[in-house]
Amino acid sequence: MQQVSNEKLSVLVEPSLDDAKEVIGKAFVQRRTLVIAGNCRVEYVGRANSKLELGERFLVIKSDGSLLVHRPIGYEPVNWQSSGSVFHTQIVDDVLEIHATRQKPKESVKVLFSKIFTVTSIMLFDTGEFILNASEKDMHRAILLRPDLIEEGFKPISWEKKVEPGFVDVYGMDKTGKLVVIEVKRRTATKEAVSQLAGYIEAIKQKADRQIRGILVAPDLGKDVQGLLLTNGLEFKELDPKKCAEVLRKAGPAVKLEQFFDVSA
Amino acid sequence: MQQVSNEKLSVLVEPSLDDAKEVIGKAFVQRRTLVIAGNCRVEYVGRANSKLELGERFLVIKSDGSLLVHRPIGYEPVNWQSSGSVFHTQIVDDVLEIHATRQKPKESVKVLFSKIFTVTSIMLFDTGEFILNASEKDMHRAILLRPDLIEEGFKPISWEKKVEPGFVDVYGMDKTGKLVVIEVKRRTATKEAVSQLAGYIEAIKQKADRQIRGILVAPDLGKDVQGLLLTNGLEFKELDPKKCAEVLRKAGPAVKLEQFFDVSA
DNA sequence: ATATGCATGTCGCAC
DNA sequence: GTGCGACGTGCATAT
Repeated sequence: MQQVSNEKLSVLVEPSLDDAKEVIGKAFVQRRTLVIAGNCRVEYVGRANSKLELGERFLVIKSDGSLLVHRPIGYEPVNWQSSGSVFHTQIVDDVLEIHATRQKPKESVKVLFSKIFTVTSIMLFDTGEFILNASEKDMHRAILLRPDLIEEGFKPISWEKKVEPGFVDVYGMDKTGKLVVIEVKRRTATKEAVSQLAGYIEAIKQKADRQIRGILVAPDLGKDVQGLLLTNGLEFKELDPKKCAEVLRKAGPAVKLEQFFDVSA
Repeated sequence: MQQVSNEKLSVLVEPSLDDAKEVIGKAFVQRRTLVIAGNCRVEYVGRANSKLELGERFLVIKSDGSLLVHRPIGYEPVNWQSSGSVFHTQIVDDVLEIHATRQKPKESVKVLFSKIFTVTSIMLFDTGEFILNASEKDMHRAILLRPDLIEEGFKPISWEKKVEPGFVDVYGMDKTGKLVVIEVKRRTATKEAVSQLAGYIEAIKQKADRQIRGILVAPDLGKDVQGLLLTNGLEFKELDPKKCAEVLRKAGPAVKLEQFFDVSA
């Protein structure tokens, strides 16, 4: 066995299960991040049940109590536990068992290592800011900031307005004074989006007996969604989320919408 | 710098960027799994854009071309690239850059390491079988195998039957000969499930002008979903996915439904 | 290739 | 706590 150990990290190569167990236990106490590679079986019991037969994988345990089991192939973990899990380790019959349990929902993952290749225990400090642009919310913001992205003369009144079935993304008035309900999607719009929008229109028509335009805003439409739109008397306006992000970027940081529009409108 | 290296794995602790780059390059060629911990920035450009400022994380690269950037907290990767990415590494101004690019959608993640704590390069072999129970499909199977889980006298006719809005989960007849449409959910049923079911009923009524019962099958109901069901004249039948899994387990392995029922019915 | 719906989805936000 | 919808959702499946 080879070993490196200092205040920031401990690395074990081909350790005994006992040595691995000791470093793992310390990592829990010191709230370090653990990466353990080895030959293991995995069992999950909770919202569903699963078994993963013996094979070589690596296990990640974070200080917030989240756990990931990754096979050598595939983006997604084959087994996992989200944050808030409580861990327990034991050695039984030459197998190092790591149990992760959480309540609500009650579920547990057991990882059973028969051989360990490496244990890496690191203290990681990370306060770096993460910024994501071109979300659906960014599209809302861009539309409110630059209503002409929808059409000339469009005037937003409110956004995320509650109507019967849910929340209207953006709600406003066109240049002729007709009410406009907008449903925004950051991806190719599906028939789901159409029925969502149709539902909103229906509900609003019930309350206010007047003509309403429904506009589905998205980068593009699914093939037969076009037809569905026409059937329901709805419209489509192409809008790219990346373009919206660009609009916001040019407008400068911290565009607060709440101060421009009245939610109660 | 400390180092361990053999046919199965290479481990570097506090390596120079040059040494890290060499081991990483070899790992790509040998299709190994890489775990790299260090201080880095991350940029993503693709369906959206994101920036992650400097901080300590670890990066996973698998042989199928998937990539994960994990912060010390949180179940989900903060940045990622799914399988099929092509990698490129370079050192610029004392920063080791790892670029992952893929087409369809065109997007890339760049991880910029200013300091590397560990590099672990392992050859992992994993052919272990993975079995998951208690999926929605298992619920379908259980219902077809044991129709009395729905109610005494229920006779399934088909499943995944195409009707206008989509696919009916299970379709059958009750003991009085009335048609029954079943929508199955493996989780607490939402109003979405109700409108799905209502839509199917509506469509089928259009085609065959006869009374139809709609049953929503789920472990339980959302709070105001109960009312919605009544409004739409639908019914609810409690069914636990775990119980369905148990039914299938008792029935033995490899229950093939296709041979029992005629899809064209 | 595109379209559709499930997922141990996870996560954040509003009530 | 619960409900509800977005997500760079990913993923398998069917057309």
